[in-house]
Amino acid sequence: MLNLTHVRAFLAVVEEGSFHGAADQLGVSQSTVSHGLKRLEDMLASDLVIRHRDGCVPSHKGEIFLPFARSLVALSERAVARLQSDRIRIGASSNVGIYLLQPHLRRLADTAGVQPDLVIAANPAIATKLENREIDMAFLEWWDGRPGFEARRWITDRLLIIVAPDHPWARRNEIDLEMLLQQPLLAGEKGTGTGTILKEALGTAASRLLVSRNLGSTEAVKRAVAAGMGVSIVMEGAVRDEIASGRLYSVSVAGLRLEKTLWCVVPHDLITVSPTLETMRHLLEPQALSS
Amino acid sequence: MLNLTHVRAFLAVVEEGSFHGAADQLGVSQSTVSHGLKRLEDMLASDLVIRHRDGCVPSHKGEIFLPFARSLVALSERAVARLQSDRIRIGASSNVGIYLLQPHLRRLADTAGVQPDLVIAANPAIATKLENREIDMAFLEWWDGRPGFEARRWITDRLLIIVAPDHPWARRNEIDLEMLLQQPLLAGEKGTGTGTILKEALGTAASRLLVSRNLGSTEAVKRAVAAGMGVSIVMEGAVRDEIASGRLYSVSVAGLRLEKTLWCVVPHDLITVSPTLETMRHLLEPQALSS
DNA sequence: ACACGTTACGGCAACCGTAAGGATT
DNA sequence: AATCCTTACGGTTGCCGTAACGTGT
Repeated sequence: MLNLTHVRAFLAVVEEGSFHGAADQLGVSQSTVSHGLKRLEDMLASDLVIRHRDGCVPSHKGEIFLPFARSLVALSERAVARLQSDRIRIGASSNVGIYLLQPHLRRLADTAGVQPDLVIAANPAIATKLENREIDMAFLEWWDGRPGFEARRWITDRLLIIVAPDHPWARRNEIDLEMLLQQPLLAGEKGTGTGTILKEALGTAASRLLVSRNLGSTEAVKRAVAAGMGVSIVMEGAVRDEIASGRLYSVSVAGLRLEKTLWCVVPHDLITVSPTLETMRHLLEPQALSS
Repeated sequence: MLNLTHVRAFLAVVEEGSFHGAADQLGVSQSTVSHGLKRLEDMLASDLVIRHRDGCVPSHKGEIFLPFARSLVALSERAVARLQSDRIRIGASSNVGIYLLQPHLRRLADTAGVQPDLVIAANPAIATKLENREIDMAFLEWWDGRPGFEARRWITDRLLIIVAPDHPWARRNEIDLEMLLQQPLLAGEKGTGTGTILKEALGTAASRLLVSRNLGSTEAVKRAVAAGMGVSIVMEGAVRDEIASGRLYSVSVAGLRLEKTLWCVVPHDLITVSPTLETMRHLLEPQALSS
């Protein structure tokens, strides 16, 4: 079996580029690092670092081993951390975590007294964290149905076409599809499935959509649209306040209804763990929110 | 730092349900298992298994730790295995691995003398294996653009509508969309993106598609179609032989061209490792195949 | 009495730090 | 000579197996 202390020494040597630096980083003597690395190399029957006069670099095999080493150390640290704090950790894609999930978490705290940690990142990154058990459950805009997980429908939110108050469309309730196709669209975060929904809804016409640029986040998109830089399509929950206050206007396309189903995903091996199950049960409750 | 030998002992106890069984499984004495588990529990400051009269079960914290333990042991074993064999490991979704990749692997063996291991599984499962570094690169029908990976277009294959030789459509070159919409479709493996492509291409009409049943694999779909159980849509490469021999016929829908782009995906931290890079370079070569 | 896990004890290997030794520039 | 890694040596710790010891049935 590998010794994780030695693996850690290997990582430190690669990061620091020297045995001395690695020893300092780890707070051990330099010979300990040398020893540990040698043990590891013996165990693996492979030279892992090339000792050079001025600095060390991973060898060929070292480069192959490097990602494993990182994952092993990170995983073990996550494991102990996860056991120390018994807080549930919930992941959510940016839009969901920032705009949609908050009132539900509030309700969870009020009714069940549970206050989970919330991890917000891009949709695919959250899927990765779920796979690594960095989080216990995820609320996502898009899920690929990979095995080992249970995905349940959470809520369905409408997608709105938003424009600035001084945009010509702001005075209309409805536009037709052709107008939308001729207007450059500002895109937000990638990998959230909005593009797929548009393609499904528009069919062949989707290829004529003009995506002028990617802004990376919904908040940036909202500011850009408000500043008159174009129009965009976002989840209703993300612009409720702006529309209520008149900072943004929404318009519909005749005969087009866009909506996105959001998912709650839990690994199968955590679904039996009672606090996870309990939390999921609370958050999935169809009970209406006061907001 | 965690001791992987102890983690392994924990896993064995949980699997076997007893310390004795675990000791047998691991080929050590029973007290060693007891000791190791105690060390682990001390390290984690958590009781991991509940010692019962007739068998042991993981405690609450044990259940939380369990997936970490499995991942740690599996990852460490993969790491040593990966260093022992210097064979590249290529993953591919079923269709790609079975039908499309083979001639390219042949060419790779002939020109570069490289014979990689091939791992075939469902598309999302391959994505997971890639994330875990179980494979070095993947050829996929669908990729979600998650961070940390480089995805390059590999080839584009047409999607064909296939029917049995005695099907009424077999005598026609072309049908119209309405006919397709009224015909039940046999679906193959899930998560391969074919559904998404159909939705994009057909737009709102996609909702009228009749998917009669899921058969799980393309090979099953081909047999079912040949037996007259319905029609289906598959990648051209998967039915080239059957069409050439007349066991299946393909028809087109007027004005509809369906195709699927396949991807070659490599983790960023492996792309610099020379044999991986070399292999990818060879397989991505646009050079025409003799077949 | 039996089955099972725990604890005590001794041997052995692993680990660590100090310090001396080599190699390269 | 200076720098960096390796190796030798001794003390300490951790790990393992044998065997004795609780504890429930």
